[in-house]
Amino acid sequence: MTAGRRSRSHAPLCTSHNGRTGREIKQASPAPSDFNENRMANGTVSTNGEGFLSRMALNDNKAGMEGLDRDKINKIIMETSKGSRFYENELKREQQVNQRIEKMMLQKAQITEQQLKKAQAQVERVALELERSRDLSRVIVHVDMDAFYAAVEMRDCPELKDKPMAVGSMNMLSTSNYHARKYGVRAAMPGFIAKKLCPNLVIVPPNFDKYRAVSAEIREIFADYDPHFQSVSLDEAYLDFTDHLEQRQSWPESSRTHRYSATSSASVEQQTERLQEEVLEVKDLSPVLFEDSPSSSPRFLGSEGVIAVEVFGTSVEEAVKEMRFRIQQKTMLTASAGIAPNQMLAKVCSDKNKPNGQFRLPSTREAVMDFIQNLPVRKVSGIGKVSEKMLNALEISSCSHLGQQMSLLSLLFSETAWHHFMQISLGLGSTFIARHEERKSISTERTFKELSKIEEQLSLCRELCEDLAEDMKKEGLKGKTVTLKLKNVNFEVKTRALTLAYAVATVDEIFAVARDLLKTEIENESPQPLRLRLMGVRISAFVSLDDKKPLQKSIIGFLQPGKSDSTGITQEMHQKLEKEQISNHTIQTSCFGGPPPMHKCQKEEGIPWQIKQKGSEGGQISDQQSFFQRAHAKRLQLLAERSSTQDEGQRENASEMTPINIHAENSLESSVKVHRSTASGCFENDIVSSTVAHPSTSGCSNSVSTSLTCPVCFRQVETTDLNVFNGHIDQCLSTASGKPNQIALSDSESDLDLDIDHKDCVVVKNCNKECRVKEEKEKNSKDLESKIVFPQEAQCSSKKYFDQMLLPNRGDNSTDDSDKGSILICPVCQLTQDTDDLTIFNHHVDLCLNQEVLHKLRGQTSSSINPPSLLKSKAVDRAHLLPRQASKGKSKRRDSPPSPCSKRVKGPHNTIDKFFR
DNA sequence: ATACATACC
DNA sequence: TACTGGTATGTAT
Repeated sequence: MTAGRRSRSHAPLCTSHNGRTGREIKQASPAPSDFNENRMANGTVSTNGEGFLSRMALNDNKAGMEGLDRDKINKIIMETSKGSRFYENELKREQQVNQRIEKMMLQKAQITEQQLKKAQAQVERVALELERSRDLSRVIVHVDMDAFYAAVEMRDCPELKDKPMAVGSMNMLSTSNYHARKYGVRAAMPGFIAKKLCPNLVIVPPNFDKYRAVSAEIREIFADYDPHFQSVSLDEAYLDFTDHLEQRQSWPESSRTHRYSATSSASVEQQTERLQEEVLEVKDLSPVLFEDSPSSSPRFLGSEGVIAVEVFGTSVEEAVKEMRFRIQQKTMLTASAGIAPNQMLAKVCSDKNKPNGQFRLPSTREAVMDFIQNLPVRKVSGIGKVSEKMLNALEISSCSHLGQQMSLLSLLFSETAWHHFMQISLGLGSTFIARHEERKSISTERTFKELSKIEEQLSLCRELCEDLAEDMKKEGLKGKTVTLKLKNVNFEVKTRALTLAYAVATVDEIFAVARDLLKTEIENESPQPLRLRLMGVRISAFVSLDDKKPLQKSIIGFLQPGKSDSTGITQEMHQKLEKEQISNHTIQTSCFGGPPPMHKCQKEEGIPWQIKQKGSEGGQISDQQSFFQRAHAKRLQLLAERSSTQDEGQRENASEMTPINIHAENSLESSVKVHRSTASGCFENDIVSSTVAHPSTSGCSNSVSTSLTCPVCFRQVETTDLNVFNGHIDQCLSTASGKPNQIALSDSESDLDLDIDHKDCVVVKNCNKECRVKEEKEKNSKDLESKIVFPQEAQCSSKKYFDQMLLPNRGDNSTDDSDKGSILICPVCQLTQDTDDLTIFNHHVDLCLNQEVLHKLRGQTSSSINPPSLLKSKAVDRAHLLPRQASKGKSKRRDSPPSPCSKRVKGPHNTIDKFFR
């Protein structure tokens, strides 16, 4: 089905080296022998060279495809496709995949026993750590409407009910109903092929507005169970039922009772009619809809059976049934659901009893492992055709194989990839349902009949730019990178991008760039014309609109004297920090006026994050870091508060603003409190400048003003006496660190989160999960205070947090971080790690961060598990952990100034004077 | 930063 | 006749 606007990200296996020129590969060399004769998980037998293309064959991964005559279907597909340009291109791509596999097999052949053994040890360590991170406490639900678009069309056109039908066109189908699936007709299949498979197939053109409307209806229901649900597409979402269930336990029956009646737009008469029908229908379906539920048959109030009512229990299953029931009542469409301890599993589970069913995987390790054992890897979201094929080549088709071959996989695949595999093999997945992040790109593309005339190409390009500019305007976006996408009549795709020094948004601006890119391509091909079948334009590298105005020096500016304006990168960070500060100031001055532009960058933040349990005596260096950590934590807490508020606002599409009142005393309880009321918006620089007295950046000594701004609470302290000022800050900090639980627990919407910024630092952000972690851990380890630890020499070869971030510190604080044998404290869970092996420690940190943080950093919207990439890359780097900065990442990391902590001079007090040096 | 590839719906 | 469109992100260069 066509994805909604924000589809989730699944990382891919990717390779890029392809030395192909045009289409010379006519005779595909036979695929290497020994890996291609397996029966593929999709049932095709790959016969060398000739025969089925795994990428063309029927994908019967989805529900409703059981018991089909695959061979026959594939034969028709192949016959219909054969000889087409599309087919030829697929053949070519297939060969590329085969070559990759061949390479992989060669690599495999060269692996020595010793290497394997070493890998084995590594894998075991990671496995152990992953195991320790297992969290079975959340109840995650994945809901998925059944054959959504098709179901909507069938609902609205009863004639279609008994017919095989699909939504789409002769060129492409979005989805098909279950009747059609029996013929092998499925989503992403061209209509004309579907017609060959099922001549009676009715193809209905899509009505996206209608689907969107229905989607809005079901989302309203989702929100009742998890206001923070994450939609994957119009018809699909992840929900965290944990909190709902907790509350549900004490709900009276009346709150769990739902009527058999639709409150939709239908007339009363229709509704009555529908109601009668539905009662029957639901009863009919009850084996599925209400399976094994004692209270499951509809309860009729009144013997006439006019008003039917359903009471649902308090268990997860009952709650999910209730949700599905309500969906059905409201939309006359059915949904399926999966219940499991994490997203990855929930997703698989929702497929299990599709359509109109649900499946719960119990939250025990045993159940999970059993469930995983025979699960085909292809069923896991993120493992697509190519990954599957590569794994199949290694004789891995089920998740148990995956586990058995981990050491081999760790040698053949990138770290990202094998970690991902490992998580799958252990049945691990995200337990934190991430909010949607801001979009990162926007694009429009069109397929058409061959277009070879330059003028036509240019005018089409212009048209696309017009469309794009309109979309940009709607969303209030501006971006610096323009990408032109071209697909020629042979289905070969090219992208050409250009990044400008400034952000663009208007038609003319975009077109100016796109046109140049297009012209270059035309020239490169001349005298041959470009024979295009598709053109697209995309904009990325968004810049928040208020970036245009020059901003004040931020706190970081004076904390990092001289650095703030030196590089573009620093500048950029600087601005981001500025923004944060602005918002804090705005908060402080009580004029937080509601959501700033949706795509405002606000997440990046730098903070040192090595945290150590505080010993009885105060550490010297650590105090500074502690200061920063806490100061940032404090500010980010506010930030988190703000952005969750924004998010809320966006989600509810509310015009109502949610200002945050911060009280001077910084009592956490009060500062975290969100008061709903209206306030005039003010994200304006002048307000900030009028309220804040910043020490000058360059001088880093006293500013001209008579007050200093507290870096923790951002209030002005009316003094120039640093002792007084320091006293204030200390107080702020003690308030901030003294009651971490309040930060964490104050409000589910304002929970904090640890995060890693692009400079290898952790910051605090919105993240419910983190708070849970924090909360739990802190129950166990009372009176812990944040402090920095300097682990011993960074000996781990895998580039991870510490060896990258500690080096500067070591330089600055050579005495103190010689803390040999110092205990390593996980900065996330704050628990002592009984290891001094940084690799192991890093793995632990990974794990801790993994669920709630990493996937967010990756910008993922659902699964925290990032699918693998292909062959092992030399430098794993932390790029895979920090994709948000990925593009800027490498150079940035190199160029960016060391984290604030490394810039600081050590001193005994966590006071401000040291920052003014 | 750019180009390509994989993945999802 | 005829094989999408939108978004994210991993990997190599």
